[in-house]
This record gives sequence, structure tokens and C-alpha cells, in this order.
Amino acid sequence: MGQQTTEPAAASAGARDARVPEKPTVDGLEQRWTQVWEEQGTYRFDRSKTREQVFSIDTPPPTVSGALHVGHVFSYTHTDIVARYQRMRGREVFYPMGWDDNGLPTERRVQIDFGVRCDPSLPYDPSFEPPAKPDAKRPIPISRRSFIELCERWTEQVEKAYEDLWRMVGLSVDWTQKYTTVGEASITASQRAFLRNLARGEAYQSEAPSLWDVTFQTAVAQAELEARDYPGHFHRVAFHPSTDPDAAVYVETTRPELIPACVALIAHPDDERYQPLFGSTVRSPIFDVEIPVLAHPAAEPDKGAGIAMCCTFGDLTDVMWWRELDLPVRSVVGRDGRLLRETPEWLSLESAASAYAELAGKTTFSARAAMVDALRASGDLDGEPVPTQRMANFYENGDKPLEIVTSRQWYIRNGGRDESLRAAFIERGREITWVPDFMRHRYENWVNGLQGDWLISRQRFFGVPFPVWYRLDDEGQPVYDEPLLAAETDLPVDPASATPKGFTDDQRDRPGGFTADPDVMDTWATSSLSPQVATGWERDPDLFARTFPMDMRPQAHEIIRTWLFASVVRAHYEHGTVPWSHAAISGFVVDPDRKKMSKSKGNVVVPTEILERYGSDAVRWRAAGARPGMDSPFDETQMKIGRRLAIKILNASKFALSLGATEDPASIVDPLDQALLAALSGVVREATAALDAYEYTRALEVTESFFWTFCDDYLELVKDRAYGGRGDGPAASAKATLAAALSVQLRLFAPVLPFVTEEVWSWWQEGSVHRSSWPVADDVAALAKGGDAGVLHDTSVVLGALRKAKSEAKTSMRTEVASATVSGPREALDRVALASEDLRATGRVGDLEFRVDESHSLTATVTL
RNA sequence: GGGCGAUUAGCUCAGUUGGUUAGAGCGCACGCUUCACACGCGUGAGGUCACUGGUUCGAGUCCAGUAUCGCCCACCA
Repeated sequence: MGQQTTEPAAASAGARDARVPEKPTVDGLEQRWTQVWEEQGTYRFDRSKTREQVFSIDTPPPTVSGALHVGHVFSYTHTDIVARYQRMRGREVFYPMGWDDNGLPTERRVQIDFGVRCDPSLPYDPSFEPPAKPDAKRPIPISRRSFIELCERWTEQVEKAYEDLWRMVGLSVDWTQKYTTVGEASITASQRAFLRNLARGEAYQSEAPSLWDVTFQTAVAQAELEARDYPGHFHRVAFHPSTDPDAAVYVETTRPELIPACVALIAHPDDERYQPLFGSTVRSPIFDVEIPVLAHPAAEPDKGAGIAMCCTFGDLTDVMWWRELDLPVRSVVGRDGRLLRETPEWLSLESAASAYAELAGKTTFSARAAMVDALRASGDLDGEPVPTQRMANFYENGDKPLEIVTSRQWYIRNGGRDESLRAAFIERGREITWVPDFMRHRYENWVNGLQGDWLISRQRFFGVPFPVWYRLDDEGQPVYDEPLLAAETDLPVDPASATPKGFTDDQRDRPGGFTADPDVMDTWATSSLSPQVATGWERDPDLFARTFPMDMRPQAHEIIRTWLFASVVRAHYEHGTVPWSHAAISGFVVDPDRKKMSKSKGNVVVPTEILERYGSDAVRWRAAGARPGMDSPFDETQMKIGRRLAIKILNASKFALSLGATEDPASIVDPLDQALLAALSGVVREATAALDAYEYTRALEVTESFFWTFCDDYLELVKDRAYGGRGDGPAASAKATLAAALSVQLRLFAPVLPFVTEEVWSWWQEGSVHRSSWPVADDVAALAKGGDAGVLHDTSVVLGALRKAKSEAKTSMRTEVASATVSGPREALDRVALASEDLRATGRVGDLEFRVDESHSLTATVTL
């Protein structure tokens, strides 16, 4: 048997060293072909191509914070399918890979894994080695530089693991095009873009209230907020009209500890309950501070008592009121989340000062309890606190509600304070083709809801520093109004070690000298430049000209507001364009209960196990079944189906080659063969149109459906003829058709199933299938020579009837059929007649008769 | 509360511009050791297309509304 199956294939391939394995297997294909692709540079970007010939992809740099999960594998596969398709279509694909090793997630992992913490005041110790047994509870303080070195060491390990996984998945990334978000290129680009934003007035520094995480002690941006449930209590608290101290105005608050920070009581202008009080003042309980009662339309009559205590600052509404009503600042919460230790000056009465002393230095939580006791004692608490479940803003990585503190920060204008700028960014969004289109709403929703400019500075260590210093006046105070800026030619710059022009290093942090800006950039302030970093902006102008603006930004929908929007902002300012023409938004992989996979839920599926168990092609096949933007449940049984398809491709290909598949267009003369190719031509047309629209799921579907017909019906029908059952001419037609159909189908499958298609391709073709050309529908149609796809279809219907008869008789498919009568419309019978010899051979039919009957569709009466 | 999406067979999903008896795979049932594949092959049974109205000769498909689920955003008085 082995002889029979391998010899014809070898013969058909002529002198070529065709080797069809005896028992083809999908196992081990990943290792073999990733190595070959690497050695041969199959996916290496050819930078002799011009921008029009290039398809460039702004690969999402995965966060280097642990492990990739199966959702990543799915979405990166989606991108790879498009990349492979475009490559076969003749575009030179620029497909880099970045690692997002910037920011807090990395810092946190390093702290835990090495048992250290960063203390910037410590000097650098080059010999420092982390403890062998890290104790995360008692971290060792180390210098900023040592800390950064550990961050780098840690990310290097993880990046290696990530790359290994991506290679196994079969991503056709050009691994010579790598970048990291803390690499030199990223720092340089981030600093350069910032300096230019600053020069053009798009970036600015401001001392203003901003959201503050007391745990991490850093400002955070609106985009990093997460509203979460947070338990609290309503406290009904009495304020007293200045003119009538025995009367009371009741306010309901969840944060009584902010009463010393109260600057106004505010109700809606139409609220008749409070209209008499507008313009008058009340005095706060305990502290006896005079406070105006004001009207503002943002006050909601049905919330609480309908009159709000405006404090500096309890929430973002307070900030708005403070700004719009021109109220004073009376901050009591410090950056550490505790009430200020010194008694604020506006608590002028002695009784107020002593009351405040009970709160000073306490966390907001403890201060609240102390305040409630005080209110209860003074009789200003009406009733007892009522439990409530509220939503509070959290930093997405934090676990305590955010405070609002006033601090000096860097911002980039994003339209949050400028109507026309906002309109410009909406317009940019409309220049982008969104896949799927409805994801545009997420973008516009976000842009239209912006509350303020983009806060880009963070009070952290591991990240891109601002290339800025400040002169220190004679008292050692920084002169913020005249920042000292690094020159673009000096980038990248670490102001903590470099010296500004005109100063010497011994003047650092000395009165009359200078000091470095201590902050680093928000992670999105650097990753928003991924298109620029990847394409070599200002670093490699030749590459940049060939790859920017890019063609495709693949990403998850949850970060449209952050990464996508920020990228649009940066490209708009720097290049006056959108950064890419297409935004392809992938959905999530959800667990069987439709819950998003996340570490905290413990429902994450580790991809390596799945890849090893079913093979990469199988997992990719499943990924391709999730359409752009649609969430997809993880279902392991689906992987088996993909694996089955991959195996089927091996076996069917082996069989087709063993039948003597030979490329020979001229000999394709049999109507059944032409029918197959006519149908295939339609499949190519549909798959091509689908992939042009990034609809890889549809492309796979039509291809797969055709392939099963090819296996189940066509291969069965031509088997006998190809073996020579009806002579050389008919056999040659079958062999030529098998070769053409196999070649086209392998190429149609190649973007989704790169391993198995490459394996089969190597049996009988030169080069990589992934550098072969995508099939052209018209070319396939030309091979069909005007054949009618209906011939195959109608013949299959009759074949099905023959099988059904045998199946119902519970007998083997090899059973002889004494006679069969096919009846139906004349045209259908004519088509079947064109393949009647193949049909008779396959079904083992003795007498095959045709009876015209226009009253019903094609049927067959079978006598065994 | 605002926005977006989904709802078709037990499960995962197709159903193109409205057009005969609504499709596929998995699972299930019953068969078949058929010379590529038992990691296989064949056949079959499964559906008031979430609900209510409307447009139309005709609606899974278009319109209006309702419900349920999911996601994004807002919501600290």
C-alpha cells in the first residue's frame, strides 16, 4: 500500500524531491516550520518596497506583566491572518512586535518577585543583587537605578517567553523589528514628541486639582479610572444659618470628614426648598466656618437632601463647582491620603482648631469615624448613619478610592476643554475605517465625554522621564514658569543624571542651581507613539517614509479610550494625519458563562497547554471563528474540530498527490473537473472579498465548506478515473484538476493554517506557500473553461441518494447497486449525465437510468 | 441614566440587496473495518428564528416598541 500511495506522487512531481510521508501528522509542525521560516527569513520586511506596496501593522505591544492568555492568542492570530493574506496578495508586510514593559505593572511585579522597593534617595550600588528568597512583606530599599535594572532584567525574561509563544502560534512577525516601550527609541520618540507638543502649545504644565491614588502616590488620568462599588454611609448633618444659629439646614454626605474642607452648599436654582437661602451663608458644624449657599444647575434635587456640600475636593463635581463658582481652596487631604497634620488657617476659632486636632494625621477612614463621634456629641448628626452602596472612582490598578489633590502636572490638550479641538478629533475618528464599524461609537462616546485635558505625568520611577529641569531660586524653590528643556539632539535624556545647558552637575538641587523634573510619563503617553516608534520616525526616515501612516491598528475594544484615542491625538499633532487607515477591534475570549477572562476571576486559560494539546493550526482555526469585535466563548471541543481539519488537509492532500496530481491546465476537459474549478473560482472570489474587508471568518467558512465537498464528493467521484479506469485522457483531466484545486485550496487556507499548508506545500512545490501568490478567481475560472458548477452539485445530490439507500439498508458503501433511476428536471439530468461514468464507478451502480420529471427536484430511486 | 452589540437546533455560529420545505459544525442516534484519513466515513433525528405590533402579495431579514444577556461610559450630595 505504501508503494501505491507514494509512487504516483513522486512521479507527478517529476525530478523534484517530493516526499509525502507515509503517515502525515500535525504534531511537530510548529517546531519544524518556525525554524525554517526563521532561517529563510520568510517574513523579513523588504525595505526596498515603496509605501504603496507596503502593508504596515501597528502591533499592540503586549503588557509584560506576567503571562499571555488565550484571548491574546486569538486576537493576535486575527492580525496574523490579515498579515498573511496581504503578504500573499503581494503587499510587503511590515509587521513588527513591541513589548510594553513600561509603568506600574512592571514595577509591581519587580517589587513582589525580587522583594525590593525603590527609594530614589539612595545612591546607586553596582554590586546590588536581589535576595535569593524575596520577602515581599519586608522589601529591601534600593536605588532608583538598581530598581530600573531589575525592571529590565525581569522584562527581558518575560519578553523571551512571549516571543517563544508567538513563534509557536505562528505569527508572521518580522522578529528583527522589535521595540520596547522603555527602549531607547521609545524614550527618544516620547521625549521628542513631548518637546514638540510643548513648543507648539499642545502640552502644558498646570497646578490644579487632579485625581490622586494615595497608595501609589501618583496622579492618574481620566482614562485610567474605574468606577467600582464601594460601601459607605449617608450622614445627615446640620449646618446652621448665620442669621439663625438655632435653625438647621440638613445635608446628606458620605464623607463627613471633609466638613473642614467645605467651601459652599449648593442646590439647584429651581429648588424651592433652598431658594430662600441662596445668597445667604450658613456656618459649618463643629468648625463654625462661614459658608455661602449657592445655586448651580448641576445640583440634583432628588439626590440626598437636594443640597450638596461642596468640598475641595470630594469629587469631580466639586472641582467643577469650585472652578465655575470661583470658590476658595480649602484642602485637608494630603497626598498620603491622610488629613493634613497642621491645622488649616481658616479654622480660626479655638474650638475649631481643637476639633481638627482630633482629625489631623488620620486616614480619611479614621477621620470619618472621629468626625461622626464629634457630630454626634454636638448634636449635629441627625439620626444614625445609613449604610449605602455607592460607586466610587478607583485607579484601575489601585484598591483605595481616589482622592483629589492639587498638584503640579503635565497635560496634553485632547479636546476636553476645547470644543473645536474635540470636533477635530471626532473628525479624525471618522477618517479611520473601523472593523467592525460600530466600534466607532466607543470612540466618539469617549471623546464627547472628556472632562479635561490628558494628564500625562506620573509620580513613578520606571518610565520615560520628562526631558525637563527647573532653575532653583535663591531659596531653593523651583522656577516652574521657565522650564529648562533638553535639546532634541541630546535625546534620550535622563534629567536625573544629565545636566541642563549652562549648569554643572554640582549645582544639582542647590539653591541657585537646578533640579530635575522628578516625574515620568504616563504609559499611554509613550505607547501612543507606537506607530512612530515602530516605523522609525526621526530615527530612520527611509523606513518611516515606507511605512507611515500605517495600514492597520489591531487592538481590544477596552482600550479605545486610551491607546487608540491617544495615538490619534499624537499623530494629529505631529503629522496632521491619522496614524493608520484601519482600526481592527477584536473581541474578548470569554468563559463558557460569558464572563470575561481575567486573572482575578481565575478563569484564565493558559495558551501553551492548549497549543500543545491541539496544535497551533487548530487553535488558530478556532480563533478565526471569532469575528472582529465579537466576544467568543472558550470551548475546548472546538479545538478538536480545528485539529481534525488540519489532519484532513494532510490526508486529502496526500491522497490527491498519490492519485497523480499534476499541473497541466490544457488537459482539464472533463465536465465534472471543470465544475469543481468553476465552484472553486466562486470560492476564491468570495474569500478574497471577505478578507479585503477583514472578514477572515467568512473567508474561512466558504473555503472550508468547499474543501469538505472536495473531499467527500469530488475526490470520491474521480478516484476511479484518476487511477485510469477510463483511460489516459480522462485520467489526465482529473490529475490536472486535483493539482489545481489542491494548490488553490492550500493557498486559501494558508493565512489561517500556516503550518499544515506549508507542510503540504513542501511536498510538491518550491518555496513557501506564505510567499506564494493569493489565488485569483478569474484564473481559476479560466481553468474551468466555462464549466458549470451545477454538474458537481447535482452529481453530489445523486451520490447522496445512493449513500442513503446503502445506509438505510445498513450495508457497506461498497455494496453494488443493481439499478438506479434518477428523475427530475431535464436540465439537472443533463448535468448529472455529464458525470454519469464517475457516478456509476463511485456508487458501484449497474444500470443508471434517467427519467425527466419537471414536477420535483432531483431524486433517485435505488435498487440494491 | 447614556451608548453599542447580541438574542436562529442541546452547544458554537452562518443566513448576503425581504422570495419556495430556515443552513453548517459539534453533540446525539443508527450504521459502515470503503484500497487518504477510525484523530475516519455515511445516513438521520433536532428550530412557534426572544416577544408584541406594523410595512408588504410575501419578514429570520425592513420599521416601531418590549424583554433578557453582555460590553463601554456616567453615577462618591
